[in-house]
Amino acid sequence: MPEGPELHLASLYVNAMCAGVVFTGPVTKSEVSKSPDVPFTCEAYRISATSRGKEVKLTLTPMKSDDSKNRVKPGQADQPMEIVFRFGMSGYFRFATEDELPKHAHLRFHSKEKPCRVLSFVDTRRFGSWQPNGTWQPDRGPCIMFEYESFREKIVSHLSDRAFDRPICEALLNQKYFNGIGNYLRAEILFRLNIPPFVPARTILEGLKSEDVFENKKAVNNEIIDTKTSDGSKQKQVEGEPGDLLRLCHTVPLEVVNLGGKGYDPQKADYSDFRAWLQCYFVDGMQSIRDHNGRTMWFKGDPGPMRPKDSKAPKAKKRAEKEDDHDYTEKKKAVRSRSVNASKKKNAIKRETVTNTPKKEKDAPSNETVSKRRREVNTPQQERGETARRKKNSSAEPTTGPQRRSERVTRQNSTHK
DNA sequence: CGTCCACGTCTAC
DNA sequence: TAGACCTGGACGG
Repeated sequence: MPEGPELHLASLYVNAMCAGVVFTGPVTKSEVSKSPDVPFTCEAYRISATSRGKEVKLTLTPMKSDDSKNRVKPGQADQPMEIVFRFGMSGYFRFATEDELPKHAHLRFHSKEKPCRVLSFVDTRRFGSWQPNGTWQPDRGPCIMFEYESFREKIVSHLSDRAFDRPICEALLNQKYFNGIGNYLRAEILFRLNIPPFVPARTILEGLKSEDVFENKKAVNNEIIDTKTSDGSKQKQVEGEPGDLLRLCHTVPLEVVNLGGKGYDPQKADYSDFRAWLQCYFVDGMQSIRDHNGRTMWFKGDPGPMRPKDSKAPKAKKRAEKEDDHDYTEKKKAVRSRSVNASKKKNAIKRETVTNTPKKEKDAPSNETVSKRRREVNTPQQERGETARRKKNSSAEPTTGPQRRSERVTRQNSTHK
């Protein structure tokens, strides 16, 4: 669940599920967790949450007992405690009955209800963490979604920072400035503006102002960033929402939040809306290469001048559902068929269909944008795919040629459970 | 069965 | 700038 929108949706989930719920006793931790114990015990307390960028803070608030004046029993909390969570790659909150406690529920808050329900922090890979009596991590910048003005201001006033010497796609993952942006968001944001991912960040950012000129403006003319794509193709991002890069770092994540619980609620087990929302990340036909930190950058068109030498496209076979699918009730999942193996029928292309958006007259994205664009995959062949893949250890590794992977969905609907 | 990949930090050479 | 830290799903053999 891990980018800004998911963290925020997690906080909304906690507030919605725990409204009016009374929790009691100690906060318990799984045996395997290496995160700190949470020294909080209380006869009756409530839980609320807030988010900031890629962190969520839970507040445990003791309730005053009627027989107030009665001293709080020793060892019982009488003051609120705040716990700050980071989700790593797989964290999320879940509120369920005791007997449905999810696997990998590492921190648990027990309700006082008869059939006890438990709010738990679930984290399969355990890259997430929490800090009792914690505060927002000091080195993280303002939230891209809810501290927009200060987020802009901080970047505009620190453009000389060497962090901006990096390619824009890598700078976007720097949480000191872009608290909340993650791997899928950077791809979606740069794609909307047609900004080559490996262009120096400062080049893209210099000239931007602290105030958002686009605020309140409907479709300001583009003259936005002169996204001159080196390949000559102009394409000024028609259709796109107006705004500069910093504004999209704010609006694009909010779109995900507005998709509703789908982006998060593990119970939904239905990420089809989210998948349909993606225009670039993991989308068939887009290119992808590893950045200097080994993270997969999805994009279309020109990679830009700072593209890692020798970096190759990562593997990736076919993928289907994006994330977990916690079952629960029947849940029929919507079948969002995306391009079914179109390639298959096309002769040619065998092994890895090369889908590197070759010139192939980039059809004007013009209308038809979103919805439609996702299925059209005209097997651009050309450049046979070389199977060369390297492991992470980069190192020399020729095989240049754009190669790509294709991927098409396989499973879906799938019934059962 | 084994390899590769995943929404992210951390810290050690 | 590499690993380290983890589990598990999708694929390939």
